[in-house]
Amino acid sequence: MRYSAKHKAETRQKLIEKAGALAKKDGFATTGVDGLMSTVGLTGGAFYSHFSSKNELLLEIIRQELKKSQDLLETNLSNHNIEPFLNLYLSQLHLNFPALGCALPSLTTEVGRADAEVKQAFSEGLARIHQILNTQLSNPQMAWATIAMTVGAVNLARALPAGERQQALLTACQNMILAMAKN
Amino acid sequence: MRYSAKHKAETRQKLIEKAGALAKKDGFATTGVDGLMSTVGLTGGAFYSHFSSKNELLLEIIRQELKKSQDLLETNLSNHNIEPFLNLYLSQLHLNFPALGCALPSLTTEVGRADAEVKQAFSEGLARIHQILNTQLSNPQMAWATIAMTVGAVNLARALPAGERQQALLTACQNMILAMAKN
DNA sequence: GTCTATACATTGATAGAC
DNA sequence: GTCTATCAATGTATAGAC
Repeated sequence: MRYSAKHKAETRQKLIEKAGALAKKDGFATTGVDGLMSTVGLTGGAFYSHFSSKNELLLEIIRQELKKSQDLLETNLSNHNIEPFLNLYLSQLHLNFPALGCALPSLTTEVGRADAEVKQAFSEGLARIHQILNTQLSNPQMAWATIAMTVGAVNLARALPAGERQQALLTACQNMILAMAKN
Repeated sequence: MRYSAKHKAETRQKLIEKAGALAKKDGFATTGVDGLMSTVGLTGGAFYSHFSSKNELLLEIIRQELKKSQDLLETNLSNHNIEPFLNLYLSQLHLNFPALGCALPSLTTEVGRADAEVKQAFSEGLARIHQILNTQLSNPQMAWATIAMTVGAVNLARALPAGERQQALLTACQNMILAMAKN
């Protein structure tokens, strides 16, 4: 072969990362194959030597993005104190740069419309996130509630114009999670 | 004119409702003009005698869908008891029929990518929902937290395969909201 | 492995007949 | 107000040259 297996693996990896960022920013459905390939300096046809279909790409995006979320969660979570994590997750920075942020607020809705294989990968990634959070909180139900509230809050806040209402929503969710954690 | 103003208004209304249902089910971006028009027995070109663009349609969908959510919320909420509402909102029925359900889990992510006008309409609709919930709960922060958690829970649950994990998430959110409401 | 070329469907939107 | 026809652009995917 004219290109090494290593080169192929690197290209594939680069594609998954670029596609993940584009999908988190603009949505997976509206991220076109040609546009994606051109961001790594390749042409559209080459896509299919790395993935059998767009759906396989989505599967890999979900796997790797949720892995990244797990790592970030572990990094910012310690000593049964979730406040540092909340400050980051519910920040303006996270709202304003979805391409760099957690996949859950950006891609969950589209996963809900995807096939069973994608949902299964999503389920496994989410389970691990729940597991990590659970080690730091009082009980499993608290962990699920925290995930749902933070993901919902970021999603809703992004759909609001920057301003008082947006901030009130974020602050309220932060306060209520911290209040829950104290019981 | 060959068609009455009443006829035109009815057609427009029918389009907004159909498009809302399709967008909640499949996403707004992937809902095509031709496909939409054919569901009401018209052809694609006629769309633009009712809306100046797809964006104007999205604006109307958000306005009317959030109004519907407000009405449903008022109907199922009474006497400072949110349990009946939670039973409905976090039900398998709501998960499985997004076209008939609340617009928030389905359309919020896309509103986050829409223009300022759409976000403004979303903000006003969400404010009213918060207001309604706030009259039945102990404080405004509780109302925001409840909205974020329920919307997040439905969104996440739809992205999971039906099963234990999905049910654990729903049950946990329901329990935690009820526990919050008691304080 | 990546290229170009292509097939074919579908997108949002416009023009002009009726 | 709705039709048909059409536009340019873009969508996913495949075939064959290099």
